[in-house]
Amino acid sequence: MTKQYAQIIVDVPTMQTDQPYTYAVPENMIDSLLLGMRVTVPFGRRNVMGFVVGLTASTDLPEEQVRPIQQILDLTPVLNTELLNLSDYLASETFAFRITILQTMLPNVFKANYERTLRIIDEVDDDVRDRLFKGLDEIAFKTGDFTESDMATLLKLRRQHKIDVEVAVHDKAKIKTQLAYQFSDDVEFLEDELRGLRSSAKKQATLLQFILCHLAETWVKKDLQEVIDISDAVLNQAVTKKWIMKTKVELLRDPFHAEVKQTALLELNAQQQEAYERISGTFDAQRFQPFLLEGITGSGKTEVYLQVAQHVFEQGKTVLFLVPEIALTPQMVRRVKGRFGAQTAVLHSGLSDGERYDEWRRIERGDVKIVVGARSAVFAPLTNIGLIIVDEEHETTYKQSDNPRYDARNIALWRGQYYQIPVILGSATPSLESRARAQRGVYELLTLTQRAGGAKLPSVNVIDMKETLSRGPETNFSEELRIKLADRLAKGEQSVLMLNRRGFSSFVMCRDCGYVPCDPNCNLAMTLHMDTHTLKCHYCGHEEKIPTVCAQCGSKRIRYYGTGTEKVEAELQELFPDARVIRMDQDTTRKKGSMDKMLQKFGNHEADILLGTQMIAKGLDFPDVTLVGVLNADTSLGLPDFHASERTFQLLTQVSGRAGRAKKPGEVLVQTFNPQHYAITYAQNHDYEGFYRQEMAVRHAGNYAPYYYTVQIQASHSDENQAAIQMLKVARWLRSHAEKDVIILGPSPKPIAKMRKRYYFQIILKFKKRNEMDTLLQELQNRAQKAKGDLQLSIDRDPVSFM
DNA sequence: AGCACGCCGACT
DNA sequence: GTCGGCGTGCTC
Repeated sequence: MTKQYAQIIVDVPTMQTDQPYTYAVPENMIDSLLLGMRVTVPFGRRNVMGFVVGLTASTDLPEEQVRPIQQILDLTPVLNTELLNLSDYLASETFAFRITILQTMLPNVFKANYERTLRIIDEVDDDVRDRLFKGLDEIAFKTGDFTESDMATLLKLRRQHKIDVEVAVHDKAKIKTQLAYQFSDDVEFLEDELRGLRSSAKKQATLLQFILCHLAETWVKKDLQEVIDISDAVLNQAVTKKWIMKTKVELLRDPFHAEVKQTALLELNAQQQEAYERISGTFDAQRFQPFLLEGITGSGKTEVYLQVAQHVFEQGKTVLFLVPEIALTPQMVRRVKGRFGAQTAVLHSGLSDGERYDEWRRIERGDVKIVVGARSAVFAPLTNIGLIIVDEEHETTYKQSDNPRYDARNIALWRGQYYQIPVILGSATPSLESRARAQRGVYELLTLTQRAGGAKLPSVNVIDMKETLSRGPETNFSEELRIKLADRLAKGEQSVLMLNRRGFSSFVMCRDCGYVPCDPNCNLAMTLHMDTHTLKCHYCGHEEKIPTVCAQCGSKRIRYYGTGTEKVEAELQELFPDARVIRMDQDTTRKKGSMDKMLQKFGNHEADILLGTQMIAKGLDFPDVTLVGVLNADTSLGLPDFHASERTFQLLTQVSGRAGRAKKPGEVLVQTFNPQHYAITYAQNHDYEGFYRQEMAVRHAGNYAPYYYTVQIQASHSDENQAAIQMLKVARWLRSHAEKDVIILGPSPKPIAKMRKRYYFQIILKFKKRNEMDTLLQELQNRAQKAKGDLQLSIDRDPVSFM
């Protein structure tokens, strides 16, 4: 028997252990151990979980250094070669640990559960036995169960071999099983048994006859008892008589059984047809090619996706369909399920760990042909993929904002390349980066310029709020908007009002001294919540009562500033007491399914006005909406971020697209204090290409993406001075090691400098040559890891936010 | 992450 | 001398 060795990535997320370790495969495991399985291995003086990422016949290590694998945790690999390769790519792309990446790619249940047991093995003090062990000989414990001094005591006892600790690695992924019976296939035996039965044994005879008709089949107990009325006693007898054998079959919970009616294919217009043919042609040629599908709102991008998907299905391949956020796109999900029915798996954030695991199993077993999901669905264990779709590709939700900071768009492209298939990036307002790639011919550009069914784009009017406010009292509603709203109400048509709260909050301020109550942890202005009459910090969740007296000067003249949806709703009710308003924001849609319910209500005309934050800008399709009002277009322009104009343009275009989607023409009113800003004027003219050209010039002048790569290095420390000093060191080190053409900005305190009792600083790097910088950044991270203190450093490639 | 090892000051 | 504090380095 030849020896075998396995390369294992262990579940210890640190820089020093971020490498494969070599273990010996015990002889009895050689046949069953496969690449991509999880195992437990001894590591130091404990056991940890690990992933098999390589199998070899030899090792350079001396024999005595190699320890054997302890246990195999999976029956089949949880990761295939494709996903293992992907994890390599991601590790270098995101500066994250291999183990973190591997766990990110899998459902939560695959994370190991470490159960530790303390056991007394020698005489100990009564105090220890009574207090720490609650009078018992052994006790289960988790980190944090004991105080630091108790931990010290326990550690000491262990060194004296008076107590022992045992760590068991458990698997959270339990395959739910159901009791079933496997029938015998021995016809003669069964027939003998049937003949030998007493005439009174009617039930047994029924069962035997049934078995004879279904030889060697496996029946779930519940199903069996439904078909033939047999009691448990009879079944047990049958087991002892060896007619049948007890087994277990996997039970799959199905969270989505709601049946949907099949929806028919819609006819494509000439542009859609052209796009369809370009993409399906690429699929037929088995070639990797990204397509940028730039289609104005309402131009029927979805129908193109679905028909290409249909074509891909017919060739026996599967489809991966990414959307920005399932909760915000219920209409899209319904359409996909309507077309592809039970072969669809929907991965959304509302799933419990168990449900998510079940969906994952369904996909992995090949029961599913199309997977619809948000960011993390890009890791769906589909094989044989024939098409990947990234809808609303400009959305920032595709980028994960904490470690590992991966970008689902890039992963989609990676997987597309792996399978040599087309990847569709669709948007009405493509990200500048993608549009620029299309310009360079990296992506193939497909454009849809006509709305489906011949509907027209709405006319957009920009209202200068400076004038409105100079004429009258403070208000959120210009005269023009009031008139239009009244008009729609009179005609029985619907309106959508959006309050742009991006980077904006309503707060409380003292009229006499200007004091703003800030939360004690983050030092940020707290946001006013009128429903609970409290002030909340949106970053750490701190909550307190609205003060009636100024904490700084004692004045009672505390006043509300800014605008929350609640305040707008109140003003709206005052202006139009008879209007039925639905308010949609984070507070009213927190509950699962409440958003969908509200949208259905609006769709059924049970309300006249839908008032909401930017969550209403996406994907909603209501034919009777003829007026869209944007109450404050420019709050997103003031963000400390070079994407501010792009985000504003995208938001305005998206929300405008909600108006006039059917027969009736739509109208949009945009209230702003910056009516001349190009992001607003180009959005007004529905001119994406014009905006793209101007914004590219701005980016070029400022050395921003897509002309330069951007990397954000951020560090935090519990001590403000230390944070600043360490980051200055980092900056100095970078300046002396980087090429001359690398632009290094900072360090500077982050716009939100203090968060959760830590101080944040950032350095922004802008550069042209990626490979050289990657090497440098990798080294920076190594050094940071070794540095002492509680400095936390993270590297974010192409950050989507600088907040 | 854990855990051992080893160096140093404080103390029965 | 010995105990326990913490900094350093290793885990196939």
